[in-house]
Amino acid sequence: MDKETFYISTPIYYPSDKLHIGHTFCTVAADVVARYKRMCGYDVMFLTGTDEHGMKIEESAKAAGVTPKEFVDGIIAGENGILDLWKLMNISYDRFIRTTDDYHMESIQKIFRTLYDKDDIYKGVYKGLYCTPCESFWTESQLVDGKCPDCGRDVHYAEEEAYFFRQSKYAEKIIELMPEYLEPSTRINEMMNNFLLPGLEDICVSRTTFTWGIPVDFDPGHIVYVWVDALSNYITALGYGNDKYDDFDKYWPCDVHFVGKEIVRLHSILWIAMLIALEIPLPKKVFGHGWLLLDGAKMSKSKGNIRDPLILSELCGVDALRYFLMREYSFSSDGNFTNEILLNRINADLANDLGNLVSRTVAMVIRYFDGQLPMEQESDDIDTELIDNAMNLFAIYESNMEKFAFNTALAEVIKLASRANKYIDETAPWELAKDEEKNSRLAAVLYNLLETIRICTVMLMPIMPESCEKIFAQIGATDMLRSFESVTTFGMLERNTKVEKGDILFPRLDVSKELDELSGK
RNA sequence: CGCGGGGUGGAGCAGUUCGGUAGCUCGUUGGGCUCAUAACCCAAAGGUCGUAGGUUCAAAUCCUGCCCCCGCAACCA
Repeated sequence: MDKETFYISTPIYYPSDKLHIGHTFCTVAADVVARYKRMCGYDVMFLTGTDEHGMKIEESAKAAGVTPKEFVDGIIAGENGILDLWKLMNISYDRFIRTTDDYHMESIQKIFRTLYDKDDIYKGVYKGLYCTPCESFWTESQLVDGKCPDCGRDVHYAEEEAYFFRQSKYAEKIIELMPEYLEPSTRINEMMNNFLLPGLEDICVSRTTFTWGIPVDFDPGHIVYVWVDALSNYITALGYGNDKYDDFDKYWPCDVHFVGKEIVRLHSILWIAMLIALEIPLPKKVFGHGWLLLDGAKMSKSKGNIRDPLILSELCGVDALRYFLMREYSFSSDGNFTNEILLNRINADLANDLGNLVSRTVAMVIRYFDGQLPMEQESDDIDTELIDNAMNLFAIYESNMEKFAFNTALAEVIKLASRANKYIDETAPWELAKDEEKNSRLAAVLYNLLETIRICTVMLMPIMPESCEKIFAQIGATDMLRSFESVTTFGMLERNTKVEKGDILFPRLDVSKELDELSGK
């Protein structure tokens, strides 16, 4: 029998510049879910990619003196580009789509034509305030002192022929269905009150002021609106409307689209309306996550207040950075990013709690038993609480992971590591070691610690794949003992397991020193 | 009166649905231990829960007014 499928997507990112820690946040979260679901036994499709068309790219390319395609190629496949970044961050995507890929462009033209043939797209007139030098339409609220926000010159009323998508036709259906697919619920209120309930308007889905995009094949000069182009990636990447892939039936409908809160509107209204019009089932979930804020403000390239994941990973390591992003922030709401919070979190959870626990436990097994525990082990009532906590952890972890409450799931895992540290004080192995007759008791204590470490580590695998391998190697856990099935029973690790001393997993970071060094970057 | 979110010890948050002695993590201070990455364990200090009223035996929690912060209506995760 075929495995159940799970399809997850990130937004496709706009390659006008290098990506920052905010993009990394969303992509790592999707990767964590993908890895988690694979461990749960699902056949996972994890899609990410890039949204490469539009005026901004065209302008950036011009400024750089290259063609738009050359420009995006550099940002995506060039050195330290997007592909390199995801490789560095250990992103296990199954497919990477670029909206400049031939098969995607072919599909978009078909989709556009299908909607036109069904009269869901119609030709109309776009009216607005136009800035001639900038070739841009602006709304009244966008103007700065009544002038073009880009160049500061006068704007004038203008109209031009354009295609519109009959979004309004599907408003009722969307109002009815939105509570089923949109999370978190606060976003539903926002969408309802701002767009749906006041009356959804049709949306202009073609442009004529630039050429870097997908042409409307039956009307030269018109370019498909980038969001129609971009949103469709979620189905074209599975082969909808093209022959490049053929697993649309297998993976669609999507289990969850992870999107930033600023593009919830496009995903929860326009995209849904498009799918209804195309008679395609809707995604099961659209999850609008929060932002990483810098000094309380949104990171943006123009403000220059971005953080480079490359520099941060050099500082603390990729796994620690992944852990930090998932542990520190509630996925659904905004969170403040500072270097200090990063360093303190890694020190507290990974160096002091988890890393040190592994280090001291392995050291004791080596010191007291030459690295291999004896079979004779004597349990004690005092072990019960630790063992119960360890066996109950997975249920708590699982329920939080299913809700994308990564921070809570991880807090619980570290809590168990912390409980294990306390257990060491309660049992005082160094005292037991002084008395030969207490050897079997000592062995049981150390075994309980190793087994607790193993259980924690299995649950950390989606978040820190490489570090977890190192921990397994140190405590002598075989592949069989790295599954979720193996963590609900205590005592799976071989009683006479052999440990191996390893390098320090998460070196403690000197906060003030690192802050000084980072301040220059 | 555009819409949404938020204002809780030094920092970051939970608690507000269905009122009942204010909780967690980090930081700080004191103590303990020595297996360990100056780590670990224990304890303490520190908050009139934005503000002004109201309801109630009782309000962070319910009601009303006000103040402040952030975001959204643009191709920014």
